[in-house]
Amino acid sequence: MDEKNKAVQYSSGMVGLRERKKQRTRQALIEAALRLFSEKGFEETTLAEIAAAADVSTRTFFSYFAGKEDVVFHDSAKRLDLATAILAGRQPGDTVTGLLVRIIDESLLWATSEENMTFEGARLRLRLVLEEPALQARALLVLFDTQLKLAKALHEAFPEELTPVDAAAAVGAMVGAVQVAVVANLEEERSLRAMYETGRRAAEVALSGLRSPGGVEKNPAG
Amino acid sequence: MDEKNKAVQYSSGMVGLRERKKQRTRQALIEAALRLFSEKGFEETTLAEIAAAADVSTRTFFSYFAGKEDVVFHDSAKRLDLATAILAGRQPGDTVTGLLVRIIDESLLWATSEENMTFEGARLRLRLVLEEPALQARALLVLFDTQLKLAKALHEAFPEELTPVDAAAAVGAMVGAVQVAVVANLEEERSLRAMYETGRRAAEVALSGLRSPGGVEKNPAG
DNA sequence: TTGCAAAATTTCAATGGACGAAAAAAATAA
DNA sequence: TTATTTTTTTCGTCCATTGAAATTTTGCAA
Repeated sequence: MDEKNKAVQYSSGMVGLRERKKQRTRQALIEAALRLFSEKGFEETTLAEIAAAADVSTRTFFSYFAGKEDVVFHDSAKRLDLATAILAGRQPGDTVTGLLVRIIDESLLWATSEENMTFEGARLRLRLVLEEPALQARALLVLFDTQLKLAKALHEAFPEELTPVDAAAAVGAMVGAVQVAVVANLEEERSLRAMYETGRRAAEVALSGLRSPGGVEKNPAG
Repeated sequence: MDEKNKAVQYSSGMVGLRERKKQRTRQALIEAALRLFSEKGFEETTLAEIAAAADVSTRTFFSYFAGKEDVVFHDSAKRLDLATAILAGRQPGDTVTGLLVRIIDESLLWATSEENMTFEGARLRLRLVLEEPALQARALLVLFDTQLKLAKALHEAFPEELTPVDAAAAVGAMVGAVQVAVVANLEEERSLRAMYETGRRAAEVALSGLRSPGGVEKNPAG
C-alpha cells in the first residue's frame, strides 16, 4: 500500500529536489552545448567543454544524452506531438488529405515562425545541420522516424479508409516533396518566407499528383 | 609536351601497376570489411581488423575511405548513374512523369533483383542498415543527396516545363512515398517481392496525388 | 640498370567520443 | 540521525580519426 502510494505520487508529479535538479542540469547542458556550438561550431566544441560549462563531469553528460548529437535534437519530439495532436483533434467530416495538409502547414509555420519560442534554437539547428554532414544525417533520421510514426497514426485514425502502405505513401509523398523542395531551394533563397512558400508549393504538387494538371505533368520534351 | 602526353595518358586509361594495385587494395578493403561486418556486425568489427584482413596498415584504410561507414556505401553512386542515364536517354515524347516512373521502377528492380551482381552486397547492406541506426542515418543522407542531384538533373532536362522547386517536389514526393512505404511495410513483409510491390503501390499514390480518386483521398472520417 | 622524384604506406603520437565499474556524494525515507 | 537509493565523479579502456614524419614502392629517364 505504501509502495503503491509512493509509486503513484512520484509517477505523476515529479516534484522533489532530485527531479528539479535533474531538470536544471539537463537545461544547463542544453544551453551550454548550444551556446558553444553556436560560438565555435559543433565539431570544434568538446564534450569536456560542454560539461565544464554546465558544471558537471564529462561522464555525467552521458546520463542525460546518448551522445553529442542528441543535444541538438533534444526537442525533436515536438514535431510528432504537433502532428498527432492534429490527428487526435479531428472533426467528423475531416478528410485524410485535409488533415495531412493541416499537419504540413502547421509544421511549416511552426518551423519558420518568428514568434516561435524555440525559434532561435531552430535557427541555430538549421545552421548547424547545414554545415555538419553528421547532423544532416541525424536530422534525416529523426524526420524519417517521425514519418513512420505519423504514418502509423494516420492508418490508425483511418483504419477503414487507408491501408498501412497507403498511409505511409501519403505521408512520405507529402513530407518528401516539402523536404526536398525546401532544401533544394535553400541555395537560391534562404529566407524563412521563401522556405514557407516553397514548402507550400511542394505540398501542392504532392496533393495534385505528379501526373495531374495541377501537378507536374507537362508537355512532351522537345 | 612530355608532360601533356603523360597527363593525357594517365587521365584516361588508368593502367599502370600503381593504379591496378590501388584498385586491388580498395577491393580487398571492401571485401574484408563487408565479410567482417556480415560475420560480427558493424560496430563489433574494428578498423584494425579490417585493415589486417586486407593486409594494409590501419592508417592506409583512411586513404581509401573517409570512415568506416563509407565502405558500406561504396557503390552508392550507382543509383544516381542509373537515374541520369535514363534521363539522358529520353526520347522526344517522353513525359516528366514517364521518366520519373521509369527511374523509380528500374531503381526498385535493381535493388530487389536476384540477378543483380551486387545483390548479395545489397542484401547485406539492408541488414546492416536496419540494425545500425548510424548506418540508417547515413543511408538516408546518401539517398537525400541523390534526390537533390536528381532534382537538378530533372530540371535541366525540362528547363521550360519544370521549375527547380517543382522538379524537387516531384522527385521528393515520388522517392519519399516509396521510401516510407517500403520501410513501414518491412515490419510486415520482408521479401523482395513484397518490397517491390509496396514500392509500386506507393509510386502510384504519389502519381495520382493524395487528393485524386486513384490516390489516397477517402470519405470523411466517421 | 640505376638513380631520382612522386606517390603510397607505415609508424608514431595525440585527440576526443563513448562506455563500464567502483568509489564518493547527495537526497530521501524511516 | 541513520539506512537506503539515486546521481555524480573518478578512473581506466576501447576505438575511430587525424597529423606528421619516416619508409617503401613505382614510374620514368638517363
